[in-house]
Amino acid sequence: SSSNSSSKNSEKKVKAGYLTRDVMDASLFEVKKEIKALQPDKGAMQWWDRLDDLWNDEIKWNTMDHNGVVFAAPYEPHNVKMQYDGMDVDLTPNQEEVATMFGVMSASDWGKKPRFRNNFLKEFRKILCDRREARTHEYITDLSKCNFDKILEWYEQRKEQEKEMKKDSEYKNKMKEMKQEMDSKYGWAVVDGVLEKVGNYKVEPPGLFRGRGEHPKMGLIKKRLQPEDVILNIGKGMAIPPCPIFGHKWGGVVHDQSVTYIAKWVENINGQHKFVYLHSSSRFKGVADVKKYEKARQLKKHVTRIRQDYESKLSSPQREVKQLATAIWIIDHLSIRVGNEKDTDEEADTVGVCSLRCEHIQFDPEKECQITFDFLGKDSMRYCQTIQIPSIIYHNLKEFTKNKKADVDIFEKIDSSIVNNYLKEQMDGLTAKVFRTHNASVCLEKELFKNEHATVGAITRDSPLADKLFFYTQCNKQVAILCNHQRTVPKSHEQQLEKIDAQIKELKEHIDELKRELDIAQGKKKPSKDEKDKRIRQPDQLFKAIDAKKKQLRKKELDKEMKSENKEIALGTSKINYMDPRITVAWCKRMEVPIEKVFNKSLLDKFPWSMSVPLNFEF
DNA sequence: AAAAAGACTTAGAAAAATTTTT
DNA sequence: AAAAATTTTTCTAAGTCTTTTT
Repeated sequence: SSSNSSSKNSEKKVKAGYLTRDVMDASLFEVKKEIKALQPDKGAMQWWDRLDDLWNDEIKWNTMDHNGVVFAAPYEPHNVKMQYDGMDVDLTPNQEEVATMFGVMSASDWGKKPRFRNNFLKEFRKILCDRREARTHEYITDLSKCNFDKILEWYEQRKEQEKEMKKDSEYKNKMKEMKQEMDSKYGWAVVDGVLEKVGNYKVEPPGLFRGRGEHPKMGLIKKRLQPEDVILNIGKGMAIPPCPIFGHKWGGVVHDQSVTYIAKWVENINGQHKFVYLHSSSRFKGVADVKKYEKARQLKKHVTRIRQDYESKLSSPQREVKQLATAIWIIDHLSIRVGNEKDTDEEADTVGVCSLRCEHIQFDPEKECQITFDFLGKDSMRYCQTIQIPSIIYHNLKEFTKNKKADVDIFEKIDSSIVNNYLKEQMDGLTAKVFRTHNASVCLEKELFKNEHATVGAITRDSPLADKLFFYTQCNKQVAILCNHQRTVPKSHEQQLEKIDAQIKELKEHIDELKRELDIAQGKKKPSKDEKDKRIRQPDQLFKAIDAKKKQLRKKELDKEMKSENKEIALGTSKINYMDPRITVAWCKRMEVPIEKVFNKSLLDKFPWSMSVPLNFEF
């Protein structure tokens, strides 16, 4: 209705044709008078009932409306002083903001890491010495002479205050209302007439970069984003949302129907793009998910043939081919990620299959079929496993590492693009990551089909719910182990176990008491003196009570086993990203387990398309 | 053909919300 | 009603892989 999209005004023309990717100046657009909650068109069909139309989605959407994104609140100076060498430092607001970023972390593990401290000090000095600031503090050169205790104290105090205030229900409700209002304004987009949730409409606030593992850039300042940094992606002809900060304007507007994000910006630490996407319950995410799992199912059909092909290449005279086949064997059998190249000056030194170095594997000189992998993978999570491997793999790896130093690549002839080009030849759309999805789903299905576990025995429709859930968790656990999904042991883990032990003891004692009461009720035992006055219940009542307590005891014992075995295992990641939900839904139907017992609300929201699967579904 | 840019999935930690215990 | 425990959601870093540029 309003603006034009003539490319005369475009700052950057990226792709020709019907897809408009030109970044246009925001001032060319009509602006919404005010931000109101968006309304959907009526009567749209559920997307999973028209998957055929959505399968080829070169154009991801036809119309799209949303209200933009929200920025971090401006910094409010607190005027609490830090000390340098014992003396108060009179910081300008900008300097104080940076000092506070570190101050609130100074007592945490981050504040102790030398690399974090070094990087931060450089950043801090930049603003301390900045001539545009009202005051400069060039003399601050040693972070160990900086004392942020007062700032930390102020921060903790403020947190405590906030907690206290939240005890007041009036305050609490007001906060809740405000959040709901924001959610209703910014938390939704209308895509092709359907109201969809936005994933996160708040852009990342400024702060100190917290990279995982030994990240070279930890402690650098992630700068405050301004509307000028953000490009909106919105439907053609739509009035754009007003810029939320007075005196500023959006960085640009695109109508890119080939992508699914509603906004993006470039982050200053690594120059990477950040996107604002729709929620996992949205059609965009759902269609992609269905396709992902269908691709993995397709691999299941082709995997025997693909294995034959690469196995024949394991003994190729060409080193590149041999390396390719060996790498794919690892991807296929161990579910390790492909391993793109990384620049270790800019990022933590982590690896996947193609980037494995000699130092990451150890051969067992005794056994020609055993090898130990020990390396840091994604998120610097350690993968440390001793694995039985076929002799040919053992010998190939021996050959590839021969005469190489520890820090040299094992597979020097290949990289992830060579691996994926080969996989594409084997099956349409096949890439290395499909193996992880495939293996995880196959693993879950295989485990569930067993319907048996040492602790709970055979699982049938008639098993107690607690046993069924225990069994499902055990299956889930096998997948998590396969994918190496780990977590740090919760701080209070030992305490928690002790507590469960105490509860178990109490239940056992209670059961013993009930049993004695039963014996008395049945006349098998005489009540003791102090039991004389006690009212003895009827045997059938007692049978029921004992049964109920025994159920509770069983549940506690299963809880304990799960908690203890899974203390280092993250079960959620495989559930959210790897295991085809239809496998779970079908099993639940077969075992008559309500799906809500296995999928929480967000998983139910994410996987609505899987709910109508027949109970005999096979992956 | 290689490098860079871009878009999207995957990941564990932390925060927030909810439930259970005291 | 407070506190503690537990679960869920949010957050954003860190991967994979595709597309575009050089």
